Amino acid sequence: MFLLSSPQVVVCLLPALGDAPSIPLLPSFPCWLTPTLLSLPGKTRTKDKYRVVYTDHQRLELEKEFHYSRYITIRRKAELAAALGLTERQVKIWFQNRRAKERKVNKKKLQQQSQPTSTTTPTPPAVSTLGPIGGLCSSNAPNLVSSSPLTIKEEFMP
DNA sequence: TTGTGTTTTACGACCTCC
DNA sequence: GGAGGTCGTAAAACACAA
Repeated sequence: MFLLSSPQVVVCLLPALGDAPSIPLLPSFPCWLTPTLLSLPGKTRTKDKYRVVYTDHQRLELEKEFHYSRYITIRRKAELAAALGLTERQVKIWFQNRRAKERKVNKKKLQQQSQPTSTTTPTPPAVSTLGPIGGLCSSNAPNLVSSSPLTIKEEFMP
C-alpha cells in the first residue's frame, strides 16, 4: 500500500482488494489497446481511446479519498494523481462523477422512502436537500451544503 | 451467444467565484 | 479569464437473464 494520507476512513474500504501489488498502476488491459474511434462525428474526443478502465487499486484509492472528503484539495489531487498514475484532470473528473453518482443514489433512496408502494399521488421530486451528501460528510469538509461549490484551497489544509 | 440494462470514464455547456 | 462546480450525455465495459 502506499500514500494513505486519508487517515480515518481507510479501514472500512479495504476488505478484499488489499493493495493488489500485482495490479499495474497504469492501465494495461487489452481493451485499452484497441484503438477505437478517434473522433466521433460532430464530437471532439481528444484521446485516442474513448475511455480507459481504472484498476481496482486506483478505484480503491480514489474511493478512500472520496470517503475522507467529497471535495478534494488541490494538493491532494496532485498527490493522488501522481500516486495512481493518473492525471489531475482524471482525478478531478472522477470526483465529479463520484459526486454525481452519490446524488443519484441518494435521490433514488429518497424516492423509495417517500413512496413505499403507494398507489396514489406520485410524490414530487423531493428537492434533495442532501447537502452533506447522505450524512457521510466528514466534519472537515467545509460547507458542503452550500450551493456554491468552492474549490477547497490550500488554506483549509492542515 | 446475445440482447438488454447498468455502471464507469470523459466531455461539452453553462454557472459561480476569485 | 481561468478553475472548478453541476448537469446531461456518449460510448465502452460490465453483469446477467433468456
